[in-house]
Amino acid sequence: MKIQSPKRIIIVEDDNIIRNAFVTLIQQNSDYTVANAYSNAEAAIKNVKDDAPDICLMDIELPGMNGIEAIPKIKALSPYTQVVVITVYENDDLVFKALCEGASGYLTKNMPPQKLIDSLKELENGGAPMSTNIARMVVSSFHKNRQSPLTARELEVLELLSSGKSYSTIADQLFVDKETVKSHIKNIYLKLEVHSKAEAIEKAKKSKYI
Amino acid sequence: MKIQSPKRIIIVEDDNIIRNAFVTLIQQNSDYTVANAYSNAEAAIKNVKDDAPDICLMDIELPGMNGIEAIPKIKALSPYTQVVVITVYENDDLVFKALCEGASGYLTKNMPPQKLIDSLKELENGGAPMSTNIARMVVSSFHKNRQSPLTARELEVLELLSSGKSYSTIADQLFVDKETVKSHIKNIYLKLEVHSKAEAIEKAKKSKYI
DNA sequence: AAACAACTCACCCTTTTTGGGGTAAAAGCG
DNA sequence: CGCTTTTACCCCAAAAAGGGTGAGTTGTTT
Repeated sequence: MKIQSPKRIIIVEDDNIIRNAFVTLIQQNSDYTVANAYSNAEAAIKNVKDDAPDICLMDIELPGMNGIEAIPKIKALSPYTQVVVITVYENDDLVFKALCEGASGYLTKNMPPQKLIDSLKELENGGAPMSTNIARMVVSSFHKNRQSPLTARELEVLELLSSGKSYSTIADQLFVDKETVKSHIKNIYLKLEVHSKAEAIEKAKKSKYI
Repeated sequence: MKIQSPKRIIIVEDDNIIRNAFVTLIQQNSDYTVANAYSNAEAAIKNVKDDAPDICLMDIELPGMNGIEAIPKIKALSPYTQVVVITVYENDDLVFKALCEGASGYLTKNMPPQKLIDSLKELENGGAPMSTNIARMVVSSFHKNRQSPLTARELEVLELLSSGKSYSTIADQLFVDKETVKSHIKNIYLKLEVHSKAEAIEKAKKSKYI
């Protein structure tokens, strides 16, 4: 029994062939309807209130405003719209930027057509469709580097330091003397070859020690 | 053409019925072989070097050591082993802890059997198998809260402050005077109703402003 | 035009924090 | 038994943090 009206989708993609292929593919499925399709982000943003899309398929490389910048603008005008990035890029930076800006999924264009339909279904079910490599990149971003030169205690101190806490606050939290924290931090600086809090945090984050 | 030997899998799951079901399911597929199956983490860790598993399916709730703690121990002894958590819990905290400890995937036990096999295949292809809701939780963790009371500039300052930088460093980076940075920070403290760097960072992170 | 928010800078003040130097006693572990 | 780790203390000077007050400059909105 189907009582819901089809989900409204907009497509932002500058390549005519690909855009039309997406439209055709989606229109074949009665659960979805293409509310509109655009070749640039500006036009999509201008009409997003009228289009009232449930889902927005967004390319990144576009003439004018790029797809990443477009995401927050779309979401500001239509908060319930779920934006899924569809691109050829599997670049770390772009992926994390897109997600930070509010993307609900990230697909690469080399996927089989059925994967797109599956992804729409996944969105509906509260999921976050991602291509294989993207999922791994996202999960890997949580992983810590376990070959750190720092001891467990030093990592603990550095973690607290990186959250903006002062030596005394850290000392209280670890139930040790402030001077002990100082000692740990001196050793951390020695091992990381840095001379300040900011440098230590930067290096530790870059190396994924914390 | 199949020239590779089957991938070796170990299972850590205290429920006999579920464990045996997993074993049976996996053994039906010639691409995979169950190297061993354990009802607790300690036994799995003791044998992991001999088992030399490509993949470890890990439950969380176990007698003795829990599955989360077991992940880094498994990975320390057998770094190339990919650990996938399989549990009934869809709790934020557990998911992120598991990923931070080195899990390559996170599945829930209510998945259809075929999904497990698909997930093994996904691992092989460099993916990170996740259940629908887990994927969404992971992606959502990147999203920023766009209803922040802070201005764009204030967010910029707070971001740099949270990376451990001093007022003067922030000033240099933003090409403004140190006094300007101080002003921004004063306003940030006012708006967030805090009185220190640590409090501001904590509150901003909790509310996902940064 | 007036009001407002945002960004900018300045100068005052005090207290806290930081980083660097050295030293060394316990505790834990192979 | 040595080794690392964790703990703690001393001194010192520079830097940073925070709080107060005021004020000029943009924009935008009313």
